[in-house]
Amino acid sequence: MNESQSVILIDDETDLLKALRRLLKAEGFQVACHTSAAEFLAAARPPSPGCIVLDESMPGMTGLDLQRELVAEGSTLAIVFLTARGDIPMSVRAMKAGAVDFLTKPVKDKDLISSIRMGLKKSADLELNKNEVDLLRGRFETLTDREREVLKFVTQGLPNKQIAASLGLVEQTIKVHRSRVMTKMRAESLAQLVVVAERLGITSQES
Amino acid sequence: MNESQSVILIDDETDLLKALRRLLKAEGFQVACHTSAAEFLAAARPPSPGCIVLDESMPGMTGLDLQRELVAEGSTLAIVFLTARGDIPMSVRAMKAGAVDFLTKPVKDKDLISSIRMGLKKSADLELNKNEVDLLRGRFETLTDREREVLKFVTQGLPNKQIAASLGLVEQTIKVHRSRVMTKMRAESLAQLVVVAERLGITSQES
DNA sequence: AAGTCTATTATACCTTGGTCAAACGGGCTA
DNA sequence: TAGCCCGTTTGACCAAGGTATAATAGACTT
Repeated sequence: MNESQSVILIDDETDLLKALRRLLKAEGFQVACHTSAAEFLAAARPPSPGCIVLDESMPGMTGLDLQRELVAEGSTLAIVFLTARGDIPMSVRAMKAGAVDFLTKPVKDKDLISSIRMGLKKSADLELNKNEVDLLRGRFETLTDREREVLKFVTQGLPNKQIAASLGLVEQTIKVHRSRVMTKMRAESLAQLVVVAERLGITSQES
Repeated sequence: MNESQSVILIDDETDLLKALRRLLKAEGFQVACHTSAAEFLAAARPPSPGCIVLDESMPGMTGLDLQRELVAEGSTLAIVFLTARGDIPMSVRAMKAGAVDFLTKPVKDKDLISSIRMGLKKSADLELNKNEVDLLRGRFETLTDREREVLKFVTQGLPNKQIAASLGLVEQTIKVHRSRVMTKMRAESLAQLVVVAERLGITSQES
């Protein structure tokens, strides 16, 4: 299970990187190091359940910039900030953007490790959830327009007869669409279909 | 709609309280002032969609203490910290505990007001959600043990026949319970019942 | 002891959901 | 153009859900 113990260190101070790497490896983590945000982005994406330990003040892209970038692309990596020249507004911004923690140098080994474990837990949870949703979305995309329409009505609890009336069709037609929806979404019951629809945020909007 | 614009100022510096009160009243907020956390707790609970502007460093109970207290009792009040002697760990703790913002004195009027508006929005959302869940929980509590059991199975998508078998009963019995559940929970369809069960976190645990 | 609440079962009937088989039409390919 | 796939539609038939009424029985209250 070492795959789920992946830590990415990003800091422009190479001495610190070395020291932290040794510490974290000794703790049993998989460790990757980068000396800038750009270098990290250029590298192949790390195994996704993982935690980034990030310095805020770096030449080029700052830690907050990188965080914004990762959030924007829906990354499931957790971020622990570790910085020397931080201030309150900076930490608040980081936390608002979803950072797991915002630590200041020098940091106690215990604190850093504790935060990293928290981050790994969070990342694993996010990853798990994302995978599930992706799977469901994939199935949803195999539905035809009609089927999506019927899915929407069905998960709102409308009976077939009413759905048919709304769409100007006969009840039997709805039944067939409904059946296909169940098959394609791999739902074994209406109850399951409803929770799936909830997770996909299917309400009424969009085309 | 001024009820939903309620701000509670808690700070031991009375001069600041006065100044902020004037500012916020001019902005159209309902303002209440307290000079300590204890005084606030002793007072009647303010209208619940509201935002607390809280100083961290006060004699007696600190801001973080009060925040912990409010979180523990499930308050829907939002909290904006406003403090002079703050540091990063303090701000991080506050944000982790769900503060809307952590501002430092002196603060720009614009920033404070912006945070307060954010807090009011958040509080209103929490309040709305809490009211809904409370309503549903109230209905759930009118169910008998058997009915809750049946509710659990039904919202998992099991057909009556199987539920009956699981409980060593006849299908008709389940139908009766099921019908009562629908009535008591005021659900008009299985779909609605399922989402209600989701919001109540009904899965399988507890007695 | 009478009354209330809950749980259980039964009968009967109606409504709704689910599956099977099949027809129709548009668009694409050989 | 003929054949084919896909999406859509429909009818016939069977299974499951929902309602109404009623009866029995235990637990608890007054």
